[in-house]
Amino acid sequence: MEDLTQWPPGPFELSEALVLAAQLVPPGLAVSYGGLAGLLGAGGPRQAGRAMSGAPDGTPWWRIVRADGSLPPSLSVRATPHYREERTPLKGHPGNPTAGPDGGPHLRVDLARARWEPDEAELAVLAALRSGLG
DNA sequence: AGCGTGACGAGTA
DNA sequence: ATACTCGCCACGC
Repeated sequence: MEDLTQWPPGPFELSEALVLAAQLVPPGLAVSYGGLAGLLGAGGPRQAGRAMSGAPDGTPWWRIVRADGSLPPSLSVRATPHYREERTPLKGHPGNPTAGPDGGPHLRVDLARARWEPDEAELAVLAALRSGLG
């Protein structure tokens, strides 16, 4: 990580802050839509979802998932290769290895193991984003 | 102003 | 596990 303590912030739109927060999530980890908003102390899950839908290329949208670790079917399929590459802990029924064709539309991230817990530096950035809102 | 829609979440059956 | 409800809230019509 680089200079996380001082991002140039001007006032942020909430949607923009949510995208920046999403970009803090490290590979292999994930956080729920509601969790992301919670870390910013603003907005809610629906706003986080809306922000991800319009997020610029390069944003790791697959690291932001539903509270149960899933994503909408279409997105889940596109997310699968990323999870494989990042070794993201997935939840699978012991008997049913994976789920479906290419990893499956209904696979889920195992948030119990993969949940992102911001470290000190990351928390500082989140605080900066929070204070730079509006 | 209304009203439908959505990359949500929790609860209930 | 599926299929509903509600509550939520920003957007666009």
